[in-house]
Amino acid sequence: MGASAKLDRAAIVDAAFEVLNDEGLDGLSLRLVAEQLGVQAPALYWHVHNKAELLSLMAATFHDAGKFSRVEGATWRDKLILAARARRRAMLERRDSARVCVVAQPLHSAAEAEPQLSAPLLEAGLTRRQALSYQAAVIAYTVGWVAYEQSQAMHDFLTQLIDFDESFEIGLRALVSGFAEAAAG
Amino acid sequence: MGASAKLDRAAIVDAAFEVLNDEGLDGLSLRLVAEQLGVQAPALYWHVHNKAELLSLMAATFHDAGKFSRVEGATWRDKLILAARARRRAMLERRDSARVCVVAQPLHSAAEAEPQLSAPLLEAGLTRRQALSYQAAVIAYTVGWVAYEQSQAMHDFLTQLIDFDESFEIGLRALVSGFAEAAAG
DNA sequence: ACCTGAACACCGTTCAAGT
DNA sequence: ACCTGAACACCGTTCAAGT
Repeated sequence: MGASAKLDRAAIVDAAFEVLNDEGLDGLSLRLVAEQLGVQAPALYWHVHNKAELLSLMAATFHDAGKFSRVEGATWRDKLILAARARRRAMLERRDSARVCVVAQPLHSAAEAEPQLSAPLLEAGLTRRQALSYQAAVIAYTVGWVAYEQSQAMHDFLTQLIDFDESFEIGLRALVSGFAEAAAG
Repeated sequence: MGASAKLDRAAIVDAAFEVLNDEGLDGLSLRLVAEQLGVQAPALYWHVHNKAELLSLMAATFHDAGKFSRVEGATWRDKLILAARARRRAMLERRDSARVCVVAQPLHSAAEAEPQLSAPLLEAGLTRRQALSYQAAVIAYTVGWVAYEQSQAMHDFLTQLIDFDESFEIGLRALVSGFAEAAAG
């Protein structure tokens, strides 16, 4: 079904997101991704190790969206909040993105990604432990929240009782404002 | 492989957790669950609609563990914190529990489960909206956190930099202490 | 009522073989 | 280097048939 442009990792990830939006995570198969690209399933294995790696690449998309934007004069609390909002926004653009994030195993050993991740918080005076803890908490909250937001049954029910945007903000602000300042252990 | 006791939903869920611990979510198949019970796979369909329902039943286990315990004189903040700790503790007892929670679709339309869920918070004077928002935030944080905690690569890396128990507590307390008191909108 | 056996459509993945 | 065709072991699920 694909006007073939060129088969590489980027094209495969794009096609995978297409299938994900159409079929959901349960229906995401390499065969459908291949069909989307006008190619046979085994062809994908030339570019990608296996389905697990494809899922990791997809998850990395949202991870990238949650990177700190370089905002002048922003406190570390501001940075955490902006990054969380960006991550949620990117995730809400695609179906089942939270499921993808939780199911996928991280690409880089996390050891590689970490320096770049925590640098902006260290600049602001936090210890390494604080930076990692706070960041882990914010990411966990965000991904967990979107998981509920994207769960059909949950959504149908909660949508008439709470405002998702507003409630996400309440939790996010509560979380970040509750973190201790640089001095604490 | 099963000394057959009696085949019912409870036995099937137990067997499924056994398989989950041995094989992880990827390896959790109805055929293996059936084998664990000394029975053929189609037999399960008499007791359970399909695999999705089985996953929902498994997720409900953790959901039950996160119910409010009736503690005298506990504030709503105390209640939220105790419930979150209990949920995390129950989840950490089994492999891939966070993945199960996120992949599974809720059993009850959530409309049924809700009254019992928010009652203890309403007693303490919160509005319904507040109760739902705060609870959703705490659950999202907890499930999201455990997801990272159970991710092998994340764990291996983070375990030498932060203390999971301590960091979970930091985020949890920050979150709950940041929620506004009963009056706010 | 409850379970088996056989089958169906569909997976992820491998691998020889083509170009 | 990059893709196809055919195959393997394994799925979830259905359904007639047994007891």
